[in-house]
Amino acid sequence: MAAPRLIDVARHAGVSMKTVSNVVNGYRHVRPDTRQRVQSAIDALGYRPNASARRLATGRTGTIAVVVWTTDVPYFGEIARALQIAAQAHGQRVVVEQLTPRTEPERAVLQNRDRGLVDGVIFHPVRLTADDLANLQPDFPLVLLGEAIRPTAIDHVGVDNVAAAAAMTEHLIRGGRRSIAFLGRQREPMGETSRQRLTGYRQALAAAGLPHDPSRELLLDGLSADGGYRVVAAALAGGTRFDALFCRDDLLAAGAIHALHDHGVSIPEQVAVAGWDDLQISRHLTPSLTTLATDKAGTAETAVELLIDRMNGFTGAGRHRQVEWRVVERASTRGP
Amino acid sequence: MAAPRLIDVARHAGVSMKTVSNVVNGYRHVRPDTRQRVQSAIDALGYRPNASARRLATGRTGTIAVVVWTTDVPYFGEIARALQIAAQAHGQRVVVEQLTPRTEPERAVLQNRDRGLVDGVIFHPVRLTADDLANLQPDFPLVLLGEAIRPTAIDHVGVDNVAAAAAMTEHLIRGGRRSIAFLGRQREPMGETSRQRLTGYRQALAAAGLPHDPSRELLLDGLSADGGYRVVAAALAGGTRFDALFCRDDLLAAGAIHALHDHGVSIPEQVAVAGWDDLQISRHLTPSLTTLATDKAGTAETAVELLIDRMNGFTGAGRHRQVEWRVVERASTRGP
DNA sequence: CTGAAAGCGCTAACAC
DNA sequence: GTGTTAGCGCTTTCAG
Repeated sequence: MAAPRLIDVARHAGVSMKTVSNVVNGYRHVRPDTRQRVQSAIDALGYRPNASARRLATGRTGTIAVVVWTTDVPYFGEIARALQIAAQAHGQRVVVEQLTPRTEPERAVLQNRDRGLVDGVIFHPVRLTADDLANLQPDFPLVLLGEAIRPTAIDHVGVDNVAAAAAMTEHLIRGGRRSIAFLGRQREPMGETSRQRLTGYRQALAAAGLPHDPSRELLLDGLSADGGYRVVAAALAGGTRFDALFCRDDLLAAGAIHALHDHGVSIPEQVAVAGWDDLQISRHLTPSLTTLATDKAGTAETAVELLIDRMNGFTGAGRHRQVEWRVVERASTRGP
Repeated sequence: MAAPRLIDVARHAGVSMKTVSNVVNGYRHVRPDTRQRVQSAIDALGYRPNASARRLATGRTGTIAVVVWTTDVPYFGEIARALQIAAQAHGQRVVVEQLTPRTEPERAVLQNRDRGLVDGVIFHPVRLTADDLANLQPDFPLVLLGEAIRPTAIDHVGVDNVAAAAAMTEHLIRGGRRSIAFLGRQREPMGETSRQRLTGYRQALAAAGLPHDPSRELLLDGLSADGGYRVVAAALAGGTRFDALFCRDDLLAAGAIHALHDHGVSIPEQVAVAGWDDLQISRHLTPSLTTLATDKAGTAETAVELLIDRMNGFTGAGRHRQVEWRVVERASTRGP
């Protein structure tokens, strides 16, 4: 049997569709006994509103799409949760979408997007280049997360990666480290995240008068703990020397720690290790991981606020918000 | 200006709505030049179909909802990714929904669900009780993941938790461990996951003639690494003795390892540690974590197949599929 | 191969 | 307070 409709409920209760609609939507001015009668009909028939019809009629969905690369990277899982909580405070539902593996470029996520599915999109790109961003002309509310290029027309929330990466590098230098490696270079075209963190790392080295040694800029082999393990294991086997390792993110750091352990390198005595993201798991690694913590809750709240402005019709220029960050010092970088 | 509609494209191209619809939906029998003209109009106007209208007209969405507790628990992030990949092979899109923190019970997720939003739901409950399941009468395609009670009318994919937990406990016993603790008891009403794994643990102890010591069944304080740390730290401080610790899942195990380290307990020499889920991070913990690996890809594929049967109108009794599991032995349980 | 018209289920004016 | 009715943008018979 077909799902009951509004009109079925109306007939069952002996009222009009409008009245049922009023009850379903919690409209205040309905006589108590009428409301009661309608509610009984709803329960009796097992009526549930059809979201597509409602959306088509109202033009709104009450839903925000959060688009991430993949939820099996913990950082994306954590930011997606933060966004859901932030959106909920504004009465918005969140659905998380993941990029299709090995098919379309990230650009397509924004260009081939059906209308009417969500009211707005919060997107955390991973490989979007400056060119992609410049050509982006979304005709729906959109907020970007992460390391977008600043002078773009689209709203964006992120941290000052260059400054933060420099601060972490300085932290390592203050700890007495002199040959600091960076795990996070990428083949060109390098993503903005890697580029900016690498820039901050180089700036801090230069400011401290430390030599720039390209062999200590380790080339990534995937954004995963496994990839971190492989690269660091290969570097150690290849004779690369360093007394500190600054990793582009905590997942890579976890793999790096594993590789260092396997090669009998003690942390932090012989090599200090630092990461980025402050994942929930990071404090429980051995040793507990020093990391650059960005304000995820703040990022989420800011992104949702900017998006809701747009959903409410704001059409000004792209706004760029920086959120807080700090170096969280743990055992992996204590004393040389 | 308002978003262009199908009819706008039709007028622009000098054809009817039907023809534009044919082009948009890749219908084969359209004359090449007509198709070309329509496509030009689509590009010129920047037309994108309205998903709500299409869904209302067709009654289908091409979308599956994956409902999990929260994406910031890595297990859920990993299974959500596996489900997306499996669904994609069937031409279905996946949206991930998270439970609203601290409000409605899980039951509400299934009962208060709007129609027309998705074609089917794959739900991994965490706290659903046997009673909840018995009373569940969803009128939409639904597949449950995890440790649902077997004799339910709803399709379900999981592993044989009792057998698997017993196998892991036997693995620890074979390694020479005699006082094996279990981290994962819960206050009543205990979730099915904890209950079944605890049962398997007890059965294996009994089968090996080892005494049952309730003080070694550690009560959970949240399903997080932090919670695992707190419980194990308190147990050690309280004088609980054990030479192996079987954790309900890898996240708890990560916290447990951290607590053991902090208390100067060596792993695996003094205490062997085992987990469950085989998270991507688990092999990179120190020591590398022995874990019960369930077949996530297989779970995802099976769940999607069952769901698609239902979406295609299958109305038979609830089907229950068991997927493969195995003990993955790593350094955390090697030699006493 | 293309056009015309009737819905899909709901909301929102506008009457009453 | 409650009923009537005209769309929301698209698909889908059914003609032609």
